[in-house]
Amino acid sequence: MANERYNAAEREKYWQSVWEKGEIFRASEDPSRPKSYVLEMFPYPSGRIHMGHVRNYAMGDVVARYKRARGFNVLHPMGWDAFGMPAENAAMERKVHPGAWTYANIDTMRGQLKSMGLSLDWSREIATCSPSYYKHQQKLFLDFLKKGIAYRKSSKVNWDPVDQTVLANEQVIDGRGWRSGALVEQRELTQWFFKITDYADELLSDLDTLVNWPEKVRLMQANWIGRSEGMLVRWALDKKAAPKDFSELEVYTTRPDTLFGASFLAVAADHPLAKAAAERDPKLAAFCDECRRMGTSVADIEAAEKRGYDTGIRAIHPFDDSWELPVYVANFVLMDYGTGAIFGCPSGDQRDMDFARRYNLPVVPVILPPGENAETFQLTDKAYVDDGTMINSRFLDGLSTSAAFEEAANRLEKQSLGSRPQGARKVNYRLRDWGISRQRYWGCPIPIIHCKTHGPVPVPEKDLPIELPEDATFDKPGNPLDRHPTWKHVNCPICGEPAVRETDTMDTFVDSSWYFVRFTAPEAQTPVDLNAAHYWLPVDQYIGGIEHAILHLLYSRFFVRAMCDTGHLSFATNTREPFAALFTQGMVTHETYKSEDGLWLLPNEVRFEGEGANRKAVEVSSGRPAVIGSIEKMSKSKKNLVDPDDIIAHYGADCARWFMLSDSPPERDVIWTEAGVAGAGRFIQRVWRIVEEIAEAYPGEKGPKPGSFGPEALEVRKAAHRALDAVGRAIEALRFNVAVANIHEFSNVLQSALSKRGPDIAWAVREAGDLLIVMIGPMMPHLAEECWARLGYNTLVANEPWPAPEPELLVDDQVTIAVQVNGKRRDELVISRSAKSEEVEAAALQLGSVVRALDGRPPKKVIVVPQRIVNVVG
RNA sequence: GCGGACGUGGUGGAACCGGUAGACACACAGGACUUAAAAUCCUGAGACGGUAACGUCGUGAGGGUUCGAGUCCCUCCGUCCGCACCA
Repeated sequence: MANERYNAAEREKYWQSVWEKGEIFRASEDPSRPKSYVLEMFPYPSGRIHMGHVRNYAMGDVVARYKRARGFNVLHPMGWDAFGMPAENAAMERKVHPGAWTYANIDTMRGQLKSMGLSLDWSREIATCSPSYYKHQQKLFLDFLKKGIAYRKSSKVNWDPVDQTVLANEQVIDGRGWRSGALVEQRELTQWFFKITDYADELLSDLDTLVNWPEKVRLMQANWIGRSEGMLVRWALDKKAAPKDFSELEVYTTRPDTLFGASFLAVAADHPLAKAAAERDPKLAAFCDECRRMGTSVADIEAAEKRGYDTGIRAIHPFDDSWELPVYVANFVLMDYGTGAIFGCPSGDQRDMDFARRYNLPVVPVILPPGENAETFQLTDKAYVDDGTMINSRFLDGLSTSAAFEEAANRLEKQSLGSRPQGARKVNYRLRDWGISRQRYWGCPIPIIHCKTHGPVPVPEKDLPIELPEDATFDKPGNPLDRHPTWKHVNCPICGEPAVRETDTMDTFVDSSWYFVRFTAPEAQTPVDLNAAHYWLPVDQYIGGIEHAILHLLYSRFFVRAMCDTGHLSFATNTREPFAALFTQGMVTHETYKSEDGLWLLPNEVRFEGEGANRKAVEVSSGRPAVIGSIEKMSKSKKNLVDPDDIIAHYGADCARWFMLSDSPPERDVIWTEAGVAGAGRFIQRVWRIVEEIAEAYPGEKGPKPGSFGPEALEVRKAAHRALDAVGRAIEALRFNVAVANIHEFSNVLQSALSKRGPDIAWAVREAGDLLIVMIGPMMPHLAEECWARLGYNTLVANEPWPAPEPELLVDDQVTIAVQVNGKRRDELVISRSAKSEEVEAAALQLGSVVRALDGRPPKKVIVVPQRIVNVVG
């Protein structure tokens, strides 16, 4: 018996070169064939690929190769999300140009991806930092501007007063700048926005059409858009204390039904009323400053302790002239949502409750929960936010929550304050317009020229692309484009007078909002080639991390609609959705290790002693004990990283891919373990041994199919065809771990059959071997090619069709069904698949275990579920 | 704070539409082969009791619906993710 081990390192390179020479993954439009566009989220070129990429791209490649085998014309491209802050940080820290750094990273990572053996069409490679890409993005921006989809307005940013720079939320740590440590301030800047809110309704309602998206992502997006039906209510302000020119305060509420439970009004620190009041009250001004220092992150604001400041201003209740309520400035009211002002009903909202308890404001219950008694009902510190019956609410008493909403809304609409209705129904969205301005160098320049006379003027299209200057400096913080000596100085396209370029660049989410469109015709002279887009779009299967569930996916959904509305894109089918099916894969995690001194250690800096509960880690360099920490997402900061290059060099790409697909369900996190990889490596050798044995025992062609098969041969054939069926269905459902288990199970059967002899077995084993190779093809493509060649074929598995299983091999004549007595399993029964219910019942009642369990009693009832179960109720 | 998810043996997980819980794999134990080791092959195993046949318990906790619940409903506990300038 030949017993040479499969040499992955050598053979993988060989097969990659065969695929590359044959250009077999190169895609082109072919209207005569059904298409399948398979896409994984393109990577940020951070330096090296990580295990998360390996997992993501292994999954996408299985789908792409499987679809090819099922006869689809597959588009499977790859590119680089190449603009972003890390390049600029690298420039500052290491004095490398962001472009040089990025392109070097791309070269490294392209090489790493190629070593994975992915079935990619590399001829379509895109880098978003290339002028040939962002030129078209600038054109799209100009057309959005013409259409009113892009506009300018003032908005707040995190400002580091020491570094004189704008900070991202992630650069603000506990309210301080990450480099300078200075307290962060908020500044108003005029910035560019995309009018995503115009599409809010469509983006929300079309979620229903995305049936092949995870339910949770659709839910998250729906909540993010946050449509609510409420009212704008205008409250008169008591003239005595109100600042000049402020006679009323408009609030947005979704709960006009709880108006009689109101005990205060609150405005955001940036609300005009707050600013006006702060001018005459230094303490209030200080409080507002403090609120602003919390940063721009909603999470920070809402997690902070509820605090407020009584402005002394009093508002008059819309339903009772004699009822005055205090107006606070509060740190939990967001200027960006609604009108930046609320009325607080402590009994009906937990935040309001917390606030009321802190400042000793009245808490009046206005909604009686079902089943409670109005006399005895009491609230402690927990608000009741659900529906019920109105109490303590005068003319609303006794109404349901929804009827009270209607009644209060109708009255407010009829009532006047000044000469206008006091209330107006209003649909409000949590979704805000998308601010795309970034005060950074390494992004797509916004093609605008600011003229003293003509304001912001679009760059003429003939002047596109506006390219980034190469000779920018990165030795100090701030925007390198802004301080560049010459770049921004140009003449106004209208009047020819000296003017300045926009020095802000676009949010990198813009780059990734249409790259999948560009992939359909990466060389087109216009942003999109409509014919190519019609053929390939939408993406049939999109795969990426759950962390993109909201922003990237929502922005992309918006962006393609905006492209459609500016004539840049249209779909062949009746949809405006870019991604027909979405799959979000889990993260790759690993144990963490720390030295005695509390420093993080890389996995290869520790070795292990003992097993199970006695397993201990030892620091290799010093021999001192190390601490085994929790299992966490692989990250540089915790050093729990495994380098894909090391794994591929040691075990091969197929092994890394196989392990990534095994065990853990793809949507869940996977724990990377040495033992797991080693197990995958063993399976590869096992497949190779099986194939070697088959090739030696049954060389040459399979020959004609025997007229009949003995029981042993039949068993092999059944196992093979069932696996084929099950693996196909598992891959279709992206349940790769189940597909792997099915292949394991089948290979166990095949391996035991190798020791048996006979012409029918020979044929069945040859057939089973062929099928095994086809089945592992999408997951371990190199091994599959090697085995295919070993079995004597001179074709490529990559070009082989996925065979159809023989239906008669998928069903058994006999079925095993469980027999329960009173719901407890007592026995099982092997019976003909076609047995009638009465026969099954009779057979079950004769079983000794059933008779014993019934203890002589006659059965009260027998439930027979054909081919499944019998339950005897006694 | 708001929103979303997840929880099954020593471990990762499987279980179709409510129908035999623990497939498959890892780790482990015993055996075969070997001078030996590695590799490979065979066998075993949820927990508890029992020589065994078998019995009882068992899917984070508690309750409910049902002939039957890992699966459906309610309450609770724990873990994780997102929150708009990270990508």
